[in-house]
Amino acid sequence: MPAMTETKSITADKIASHLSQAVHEHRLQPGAKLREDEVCDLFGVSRTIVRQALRSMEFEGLLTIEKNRGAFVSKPTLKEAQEVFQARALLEPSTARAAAMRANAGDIEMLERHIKDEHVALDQDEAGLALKLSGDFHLEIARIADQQTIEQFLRQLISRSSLVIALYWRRRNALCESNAHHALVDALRNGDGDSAEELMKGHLLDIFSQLDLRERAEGSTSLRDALRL
Amino acid sequence: MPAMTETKSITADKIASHLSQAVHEHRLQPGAKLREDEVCDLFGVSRTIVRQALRSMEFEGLLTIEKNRGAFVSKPTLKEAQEVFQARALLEPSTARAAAMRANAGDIEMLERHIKDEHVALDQDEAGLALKLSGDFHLEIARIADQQTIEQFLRQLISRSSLVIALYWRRRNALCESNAHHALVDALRNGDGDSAEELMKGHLLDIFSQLDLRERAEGSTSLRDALRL
DNA sequence: TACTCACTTTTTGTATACAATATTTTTTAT
DNA sequence: ATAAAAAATATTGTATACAAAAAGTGAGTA
Repeated sequence: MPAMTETKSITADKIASHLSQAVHEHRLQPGAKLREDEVCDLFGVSRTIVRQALRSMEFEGLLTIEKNRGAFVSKPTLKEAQEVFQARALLEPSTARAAAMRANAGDIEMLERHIKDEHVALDQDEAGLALKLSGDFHLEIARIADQQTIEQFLRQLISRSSLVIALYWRRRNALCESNAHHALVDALRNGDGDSAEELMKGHLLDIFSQLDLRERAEGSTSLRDALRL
Repeated sequence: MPAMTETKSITADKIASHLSQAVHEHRLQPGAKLREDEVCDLFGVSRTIVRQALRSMEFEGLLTIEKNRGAFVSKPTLKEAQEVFQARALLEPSTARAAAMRANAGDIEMLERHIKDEHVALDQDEAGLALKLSGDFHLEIARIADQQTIEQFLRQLISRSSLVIALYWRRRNALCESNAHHALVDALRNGDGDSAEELMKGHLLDIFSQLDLRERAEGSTSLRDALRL
């Protein structure tokens, strides 16, 4: 008897999140083109759905859709890169403060798991995955702060940060920021809003200071490979 | 010889901005349903385009699309209302400061025109239009500050503010805030960043303090009337 | 070789047909 | 007359067909 493993009902959201993950992990590089038919074949849906997914990713800033030319992974300019971190600097410190006031034991545990996963990913040379997890850590703090509106903006900003890092990150090896994350968790655990706010501010400045000013050449990746389908 | 008055090429963007304006001016109230066919007839395009427009308005927070049920003008909850103004309080004061550093004579002139238009609208009992212009004033400041990322977020926040005001505004008569706008323009003209930041902070608090906690009953409007088509 | 023009192929944009779901109306039974 | 069930209608969701635009190809010319 054949197994009923029909997953079925692939939604635009699922496609978008699959593609987004690939962008976040730098398996899809800025500038890469996402042809509609190719995505259709990969996920087995019609162009209607794929176009919905691409459109939503455009709204999030991950893709840039050029009329009659197609959807490309966005290549933030230097000015946009600066703006992204300026905006984060305005939103995240006070969010960290609010999170410190609300975090419970379960929240702390989840954050620590995030950090652990990051380490594992780094140990396995999965820098892309580690970067994705690092972004999720920041989002998780907004969730703990119970600020959905800000969380939504932060999601976009972190997505764009991932593109910025793909283009402007100085060294290719490690993200030495897990210490900062640890310190943040400590502040949250102690309900120390002042520290949380300051640590977050410093952490963002630290990341920003590690960006390089020069532009980088884009690499082209096979869509199929990038998605691991 | 017949006049070549073919406007032609009605894009999803045009439809979205037309509909958005109607929401901003409270001609379309929170809870109102936007049927696809109706919008199609009004603008003379296929559902494909209309659906694009509605989807983009959903991303901006103006509409809520319920699966298999349709698109409705969003009805922000009280918590969402608070979040919107919390987010604005984080973003706008520092944006006003930046604008004070960059505003030139043309910028000031444009802001003053905005204020004048607001007054005219109020004198003609076009409270909806005045509200729209008031929102544009805030957006204009972000534009002067040359912060596109923040401007984009602010656009969404101001859209949602309009819904919040439709639902939770205390008195129906006047928006007595034009003084605040005047003071802001003065600060910008003088390049006084400190004042601009403080004034904006106070202005937002002032608006927020005038919101009522109770929920309101929704009114239903004919889509055709609301759009004046 | 380098260039351009025409032609072919590929890819995206829009409208429409059909399917699935929700809503309204009618029928039927108590 | 009321309520439940069933049918009819209206509305949204998805796939597909066709149109329009862009990208690619190759012959011909200087």
